Amino acid sequence: MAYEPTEHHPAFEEYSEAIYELAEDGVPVIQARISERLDVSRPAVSEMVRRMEREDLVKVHESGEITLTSEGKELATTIVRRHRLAECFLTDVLGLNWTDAHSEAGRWEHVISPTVEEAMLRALGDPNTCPHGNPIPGSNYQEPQDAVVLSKIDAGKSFTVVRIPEELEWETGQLEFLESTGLMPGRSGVVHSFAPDGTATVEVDDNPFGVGGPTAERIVVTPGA
Amino acid sequence: MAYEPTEHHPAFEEYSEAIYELAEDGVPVIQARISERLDVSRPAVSEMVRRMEREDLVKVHESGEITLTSEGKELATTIVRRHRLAECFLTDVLGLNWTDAHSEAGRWEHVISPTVEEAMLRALGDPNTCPHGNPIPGSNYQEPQDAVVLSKIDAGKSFTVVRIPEELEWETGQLEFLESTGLMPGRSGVVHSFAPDGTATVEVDDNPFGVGGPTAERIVVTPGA
DNA sequence: TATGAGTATTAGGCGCTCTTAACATTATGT
DNA sequence: ACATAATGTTAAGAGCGCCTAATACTCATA
Repeated sequence: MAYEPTEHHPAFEEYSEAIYELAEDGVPVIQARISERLDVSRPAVSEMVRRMEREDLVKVHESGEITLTSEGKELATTIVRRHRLAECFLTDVLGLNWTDAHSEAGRWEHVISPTVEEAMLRALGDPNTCPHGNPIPGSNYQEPQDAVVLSKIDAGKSFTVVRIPEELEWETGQLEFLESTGLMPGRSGVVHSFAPDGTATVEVDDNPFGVGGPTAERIVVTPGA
Repeated sequence: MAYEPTEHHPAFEEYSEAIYELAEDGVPVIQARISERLDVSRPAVSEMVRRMEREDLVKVHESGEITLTSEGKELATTIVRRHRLAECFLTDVLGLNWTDAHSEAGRWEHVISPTVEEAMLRALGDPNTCPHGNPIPGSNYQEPQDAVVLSKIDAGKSFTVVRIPEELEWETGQLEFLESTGLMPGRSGVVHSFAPDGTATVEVDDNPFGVGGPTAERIVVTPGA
């Protein structure tokens, strides 16, 4: 019933995770961004950040930039690792789709114990990334040297999807869309063209479709099929 | 992040489960028993029962007896089903031991969605009982006609364990002990003797050991090997 | 220079779940 | 019949995590 090991309030876990993933996605880590990502008011974030600072989980810099302390980083990587591991498990072992796996994992990440984590790792054969291609902290995964964002691929050239950043996963409907088009890690496609507003037209599995500018600037790919 | 389907406060889930299991174990369902089972103060229970009555999850009778309404029963069976299913899953698929599975499941029961529940059921081939032998609500399991409690077995006679009631699972150390002795569902043993205070001496796997009176009065068995 | 956009904070408050202390009631047993 | 035990309730309060409204500060730019 009680959550014994390293008892941390679930809210601390959620905030640490958000901070970690914002940094991972290259978004400036300030209160306003956390407020958006977690969909809570800014005063709520202000208060939680103060509490987390008191508990030595984060450090707030002059600029307002927020960074995780070593303790905070440990908590964050634990939660992120459990989240991505759960996503693997839910898709590979239980056969859930991408989208469901993501939202399920958002709850699982808070209840997985070290014992279960290990068992899942064994069952999955030490995966490096989640189904969306994001690295599982602790695995020594290296992103390909030539990884770029989709919007950097020249028209007419082919590409292979590396990962869908966490930032996109939170936009409603985004995962469904990407899964339906097949724009998933490991899959290849061709960029047809770019519209003036940055919208890309790409083709995957002989099926052409448009990808909005902001989305194309976030999806990480490697050049070539 | 948010828990969409049939949003119920986790506390309501916990209390409904406790009420269901107390009834299952034949313990009178009154506030004092809930207070003990959940390890919260009696005023806390008093308040929660009032709230649950307001939400039409329970009915409080003249006598103080508490029963679940149809809505409450639905919630309770859902949680109990998920708990026991998770126990199966954790032992069978992830290889956890009895004891760990029980405490893990106490958290998992609150985060399992209908989708995952179905997937687990498929993966496990529709189990009837949890690893401790307690029926999974929804499976049409029938306890053997001749089931009795261990203390009713005559000295010298053999028995086969049917189930370890939920009540015993909550006593610290109990599951570890039973698992270590092999007194588990499906396993057989022989009753050697009964002490005046009710303590039974039984033998399982050529290994004799004592079982306290209250425990022997709760473990359900069938006569014969 | 003034305006507006973006950001953080303070103040006050709410709902949930829990606590302890004190009290009232009911049952039990000698 | 009376003492004791068991049970439930009231009252007051605490911590957490959230809210809105209002305020204050920093920039960039018209």
